[in-house]
Amino acid sequence: MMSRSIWLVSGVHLGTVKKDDNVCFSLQPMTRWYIASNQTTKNTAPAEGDENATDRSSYHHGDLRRALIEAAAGLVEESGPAGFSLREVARRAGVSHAAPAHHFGSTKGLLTAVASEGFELLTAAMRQARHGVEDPADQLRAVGRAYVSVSLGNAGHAAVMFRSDIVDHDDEFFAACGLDSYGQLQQTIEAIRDTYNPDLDVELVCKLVWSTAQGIVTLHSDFGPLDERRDVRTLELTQLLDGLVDLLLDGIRPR
Amino acid sequence: MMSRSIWLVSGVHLGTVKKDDNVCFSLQPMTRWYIASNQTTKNTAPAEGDENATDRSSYHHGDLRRALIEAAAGLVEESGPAGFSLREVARRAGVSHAAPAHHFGSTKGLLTAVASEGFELLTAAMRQARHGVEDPADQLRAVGRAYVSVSLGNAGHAAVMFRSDIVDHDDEFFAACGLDSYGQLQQTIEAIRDTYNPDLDVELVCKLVWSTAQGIVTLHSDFGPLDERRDVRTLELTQLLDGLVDLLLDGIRPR
DNA sequence: AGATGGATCTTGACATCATCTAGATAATCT
DNA sequence: AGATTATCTAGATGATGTCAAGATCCATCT
Repeated sequence: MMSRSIWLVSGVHLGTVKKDDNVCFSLQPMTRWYIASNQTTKNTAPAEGDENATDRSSYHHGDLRRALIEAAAGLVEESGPAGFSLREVARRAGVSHAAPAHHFGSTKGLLTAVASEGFELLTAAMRQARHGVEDPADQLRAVGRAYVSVSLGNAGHAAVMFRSDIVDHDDEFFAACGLDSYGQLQQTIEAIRDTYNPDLDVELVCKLVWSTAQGIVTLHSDFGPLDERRDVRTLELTQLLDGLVDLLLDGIRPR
Repeated sequence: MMSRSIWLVSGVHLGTVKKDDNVCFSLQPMTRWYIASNQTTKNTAPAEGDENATDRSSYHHGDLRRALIEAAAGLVEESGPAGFSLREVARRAGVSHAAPAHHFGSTKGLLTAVASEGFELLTAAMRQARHGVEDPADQLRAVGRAYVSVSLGNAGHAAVMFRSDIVDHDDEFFAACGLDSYGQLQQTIEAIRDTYNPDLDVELVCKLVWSTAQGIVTLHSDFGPLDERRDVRTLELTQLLDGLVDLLLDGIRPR
């Protein structure tokens, strides 16, 4: 039996598995090599005719894992992580109430898969945003916008990605996806260091920017009502991001 | 029947209520005026003898609301918001399974009370931290440390304060507490503006700092394992905070 | 082609949970 | 003292996560 090389969207090689390998990241076969794979067979959905067929007539769904992740993300987007339920996900996918648990083990397993996919989307968007931009400052701006764009465009994923009580942090695939995203930011900050300030503490800035971005996205929905109460203009997310970059580069004190 | 003046810990006057007034913030009588109240009776716990007596023998608990909030905060601290359950809170307080719902209406109600108390603690800590510090930059540093200190010392509260799906954002008391905390930060940033840069966009900086602080605290537990994986030194929270202040003041580009 | 093993999904059951209603008990007001 | 209100309990209901056992389909081997 041939072995398969496992790659993340971002190009990181996770390892190889042979048949009957019981590796830790065997939980997400669908999403893992769906972009970068120089090997063997891809994991394609078999049925092409019945596309959006949740009303499948066959016993087997075809790509239930994918459908469950999408249903889960949609449900979280609508009802928040608190309103999430495995049974509702199953209902939306048109399968029995225990089907999700078979694929993901538990609630945590499914949400971990959603979160992992969120990081994959984020990594891809960040890479694409950086591509072809020379000025590191502009790169950072672009990365920030990509971050916001992914978070707003995939609210279900975003709502889950940083909730350590809901997600399994020991999951290898999840951790790899997270590190991948972090790497994109890190490369950007390193470019800034090389261009602007060789003494820059990359690690520190990375964590600050990451925290801020996460905070901005998380709190954005809270700021709205808050601003209304105070009768204050509401800042757009992009304004916040650009403001952050400007402040980080030049500081509060005028030159 | 006399009327009562309602004050927040922070000194903000919320309004007055008469008997039988069905005001929106009638849900949290215990916490509301427990510091600043220039009127009438305070809401004191009647029983002094049986202090930590969850094994009360009397039918009435005495200060069940308080006990429930504490039990809830403790439970969240142990199991995270996902592991929270009204019945477990009731169990810890030694009362029947439906008692919490009577006081707080629902899960959301109890968690909203916890979150509100978290903001009260935060406001008090921030105010105390600012007190007597002249240099606005030092003030900001002090406020940041207070923020971190409160978040780490009250992990249960902190884990709930920004989760908009778990907490009732329309609750007037909660909103007032949040605005109060925000006000403390705002005053600090205004001082920085007055001292360092009259053109500073206070609103922007406030939101950025708030987001960053929240992000730092939220992600702190995630950064640890992440750093281990990358074999990188772990930054202390205070280092992050101080680094943030320095960067905000002077920026990345050297002068 | 036919059998076999494994993966996929269903069914049923169980304990737990939030919430609702009705009732019991204590405190307060008049 | 009597009535009213606030506090808490008890029971019931529907929904949920998880487990175990079974049904169905698919891939592989002979």
